[in-house]
Amino acid sequence: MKAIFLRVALDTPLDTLFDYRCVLSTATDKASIPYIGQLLVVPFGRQELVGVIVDIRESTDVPENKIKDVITVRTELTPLLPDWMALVQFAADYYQRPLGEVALPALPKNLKAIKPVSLQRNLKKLAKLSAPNDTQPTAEPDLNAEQQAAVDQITGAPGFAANLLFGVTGSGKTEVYLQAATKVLARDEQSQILILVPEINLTPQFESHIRARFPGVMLSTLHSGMAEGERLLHWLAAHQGQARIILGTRLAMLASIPHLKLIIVDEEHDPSYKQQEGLRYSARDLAIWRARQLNIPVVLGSATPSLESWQGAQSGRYHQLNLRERAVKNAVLPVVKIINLEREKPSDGLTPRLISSIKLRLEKGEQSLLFLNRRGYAPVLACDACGWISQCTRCTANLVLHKGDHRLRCHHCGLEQRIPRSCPTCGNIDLQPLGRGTQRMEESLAAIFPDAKVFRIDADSTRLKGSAAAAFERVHDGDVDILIGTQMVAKGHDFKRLTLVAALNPDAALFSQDYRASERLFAQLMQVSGRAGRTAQKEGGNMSEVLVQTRYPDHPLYHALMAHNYEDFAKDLLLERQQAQLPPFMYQALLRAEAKELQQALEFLQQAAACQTHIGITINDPIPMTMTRIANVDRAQLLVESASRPALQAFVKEWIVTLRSLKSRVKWSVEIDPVDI
DNA sequence: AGCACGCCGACT
DNA sequence: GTCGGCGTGCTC
Repeated sequence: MKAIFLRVALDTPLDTLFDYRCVLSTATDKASIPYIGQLLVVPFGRQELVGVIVDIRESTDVPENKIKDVITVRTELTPLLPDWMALVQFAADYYQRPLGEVALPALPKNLKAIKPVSLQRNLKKLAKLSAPNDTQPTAEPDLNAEQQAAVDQITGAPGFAANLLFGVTGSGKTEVYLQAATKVLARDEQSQILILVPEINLTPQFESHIRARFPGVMLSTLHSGMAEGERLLHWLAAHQGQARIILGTRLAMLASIPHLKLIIVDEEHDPSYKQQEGLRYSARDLAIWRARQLNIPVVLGSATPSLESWQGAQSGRYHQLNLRERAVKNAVLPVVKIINLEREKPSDGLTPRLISSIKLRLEKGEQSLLFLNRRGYAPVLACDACGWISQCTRCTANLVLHKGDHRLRCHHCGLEQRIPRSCPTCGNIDLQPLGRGTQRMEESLAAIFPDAKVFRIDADSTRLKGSAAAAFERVHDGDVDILIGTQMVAKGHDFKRLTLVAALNPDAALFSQDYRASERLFAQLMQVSGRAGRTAQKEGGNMSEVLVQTRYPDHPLYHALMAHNYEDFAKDLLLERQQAQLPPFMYQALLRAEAKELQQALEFLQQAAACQTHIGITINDPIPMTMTRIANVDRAQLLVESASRPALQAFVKEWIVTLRSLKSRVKWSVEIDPVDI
């Protein structure tokens, strides 16, 4: 009998690994020797947990009386490979979290159940994920010169390369992805490809393209909306190497993909690549790290790259691949026109010019898309007589009027109440909705265009599972004349008869405190504009049109939009960022604190600001968050900056140790590379 | 984070 | 007399 010690990562906030004794029987058969990367069940306090073996040793420093024995080692699952272990270790180090808090949440829940699920049964089901092999793959369209050059660059030179694929909607990025994938899959029979998309549910077309192009190739999809059983199946398909293509949202970045040979990040600028709770990682950044580690190419595709990526390309760290022509023959970019709200007074949020444009499309049987990034009926209910407005009692926010179900609703904490019949403070019966949300626009549009089919798509109208897909289907089928929606409608949908896109009220983002707001607005408007004119213009057909209603017609953002000129816009923004010493020229970390009282949070942050020495680090003043209170919790933050990423990393690492030792009862967390500050 | 222990207030 | 409030202490 010989005992060895397994060093184990567990999903706990304790920043340490735990050693367990594992007794090997004398007649040790190879199959029962534990390996690094295997899962196991161990006793932990009074509970049992599933962990990952990180190291195996002959001895341990942990005192004899504390060491416990392993319960079982999960030998039925192929161990996680060193490449994967290195990925989660990097993420843990970089985002300054315990390894177990990164590694274990990355695994499907069913794999971590104490009573093991039958892997055998799941493995049998795997074959179903393959598309039937009897169909012919759809033909590869001919590439234009730029697309071909992009495919050649991506698949040409072996080894790591970060490629920024820059091309407007309709320039044929997808075709570049697909043909690069074809080459990589053909190169060796094991190779796997990871394709990340912002939101899989909103882009079912992408998945069907892939299936049609690669019949017989197993495709695994991974996203947060999946049932646990399904998720396990797809995860296993990737882990075992059977799935050659893995299509998923940011969480797929942490999947085990042993023969990964190419990573594609579509719409790389999309904010959803940044996880906003728990481990706040950037799937885009991890994609680049993983590609470098594996020495494989990565493709970042966008019409409006993040400034981080654009800067990467400008500085030569990334290869820039341009797609300037629209790949669809004869397709042209829509004409963008600005409507000056100061000069053309809107009624019900619509200027006369916009109304007549919609009318024109109706007469021709074409579709219009109106973009308004504000759901509900009206953002607030107000009393003219005394100035009362509907405010959330638990948050620093207004209650949004939802007319359909007669509710006032807080979009931050979920608080709901009935719409008061009269003003709660003065009794006035005449309460007015202020401002306009998508529900109200839907109502107005129906009144202005009584014969048109008006349809709304937003988080409220698509709450039920699968209803978003059904809604988009309805638009595709042409059963809709006027579509009104939030940013949900901006993503990846081709609407064939759509020739008018209008942004009703995008100005709010222009002067936001958040310096990233204009970058996001531009991307959003470019993306929603891209919904128009995606198919070839018919002979003599009308140009597709994009109308932007604004009070600031001379704002450079709108000028750039009119000129379809991301590059100059990005150049200006980068210059501003450089002058203001902001990312990507500066690295940031954010300490957040929450408490019942704002004062406690601020005091903790004051203390935090004072407790650590620092060279080359700027520690700003603690400030309450813009939305100070959510669900009766006050929040404040402290921004830390450095021009050197390693210096910031080193500082934060020590800082966290010090902060832990403060034993404050204020709840706090540190975020690296925060995006909304 | 869980989870248990532990020591004080208001219920059947 | 017990149920349960959450302070604090521990997890190889």
